[in-house]
Amino acid sequence: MNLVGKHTVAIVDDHSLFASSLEKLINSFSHFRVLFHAKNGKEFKEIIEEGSVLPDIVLLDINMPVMNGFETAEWIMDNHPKIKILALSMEDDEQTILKMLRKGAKGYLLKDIHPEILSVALKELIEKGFYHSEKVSETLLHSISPDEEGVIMDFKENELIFLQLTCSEMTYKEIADVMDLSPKTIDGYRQDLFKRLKIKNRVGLVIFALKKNLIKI
Amino acid sequence: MNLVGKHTVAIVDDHSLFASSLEKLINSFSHFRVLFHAKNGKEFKEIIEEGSVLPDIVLLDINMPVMNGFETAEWIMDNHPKIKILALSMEDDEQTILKMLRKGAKGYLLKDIHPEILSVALKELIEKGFYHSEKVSETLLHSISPDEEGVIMDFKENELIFLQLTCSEMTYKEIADVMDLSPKTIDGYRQDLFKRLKIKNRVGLVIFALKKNLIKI
DNA sequence: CAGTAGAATAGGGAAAACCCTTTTTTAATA
DNA sequence: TATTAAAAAAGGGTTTTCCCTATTCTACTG
Repeated sequence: MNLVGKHTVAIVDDHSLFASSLEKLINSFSHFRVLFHAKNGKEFKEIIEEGSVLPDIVLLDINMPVMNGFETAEWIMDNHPKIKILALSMEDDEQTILKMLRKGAKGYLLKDIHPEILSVALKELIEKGFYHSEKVSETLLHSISPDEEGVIMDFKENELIFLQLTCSEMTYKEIADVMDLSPKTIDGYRQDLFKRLKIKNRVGLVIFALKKNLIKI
Repeated sequence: MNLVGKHTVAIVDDHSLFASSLEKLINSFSHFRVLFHAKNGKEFKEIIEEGSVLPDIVLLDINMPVMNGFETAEWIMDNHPKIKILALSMEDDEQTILKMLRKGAKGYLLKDIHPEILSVALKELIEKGFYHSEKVSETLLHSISPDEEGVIMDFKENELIFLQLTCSEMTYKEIADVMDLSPKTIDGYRQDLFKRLKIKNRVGLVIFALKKNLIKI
């Protein structure tokens, strides 16, 4: 809450056109005012550390270069837990939403929502301390089942290298060569990943790696 | 140019938060005013056909449901060629940019640009009739070399379906089943694409399809 | 109606991917 | 040093992918 009796918001998003536009929109809401925006987590951190005022709310994009939404959320929770994080992203997959909520986000909005929703979300964030859209609530329900993400998402170094190389036109034999391992070992990695990720073939691996942003094309 | 002496802009983008925000931003520019926005090409078309005034400029997103940026640009050029199209997209791959320019776009902006650039682009669009950023100019240069995109990028309906299905965990036999074709025909598609795209295996197809945005994951 | 081009299909074989199971190696530690 | 768990490697068989070539099928055209 700043001098003029408005709640303050910081925007962290590398799409500066979007960020600037969003700023205008938020400033048009009667009870909110944008303090500043940053292109990524690192820049945000630096601004905060310069000692200026803290925002009440941070609108946090997830996909950013340098320091992404997850890392940023973590830093915020560790250093300024009073700040309320509202994750803002294009991704609507459950893993991403859950991960963000686990990192401490108090709400999760898709970028294609109606502006009115944003207004509601900001208000609720201040009043109730959180905002959960239908999609998020639904995701939370799903997530009650003891899931295996933790297990799944935790890859060993070699597995990550293998995954990346798998997303190329190399044969497994060639991959074994560059990784300096026996083809049979590679076959073992392959088999193990297939089981853990419940997939059927190499294309499944490629799709998985892309979805989880383990590789970029 | 409307009554107040401002150039009019329409926004066509399915991300309504972005669109609304952008509207605020543009309205804050002294010489421009947003007339309306539409969630996709179809909605835009309908609004125009209702007979209201035409915008001077259309900010056109590319990835939209229902009627995408390419189709919309085509319709605009066919029906209201005076409208200046400024393509606005996340994608910065050459194929997409070129395709959009071929469809008649007078400029191409990435969504992560600085707001000031948008202002410049809008002005130039009015004054010079076009706006070409460095990236676009560069792309145009590249495109001068008599390359094979035309040949390559022009897929038959069945090939596109095949490509999409190839990016799944289905076997070719299963693909043949759902496409109601002989496995040998599918094998023919495969072989032909491998040759034309100079790739070695199925992963190559997947990567290609993703790069060219033929599928979304 | 014969000719022709393109799409669909087929034969058949080699290479790669896939799968289940077992053994060896390695490295940490009780 | 014996124990143990994880990583690496192997054996061996099935399925799918990959590749080259040749034959129908289909629809259009001279």
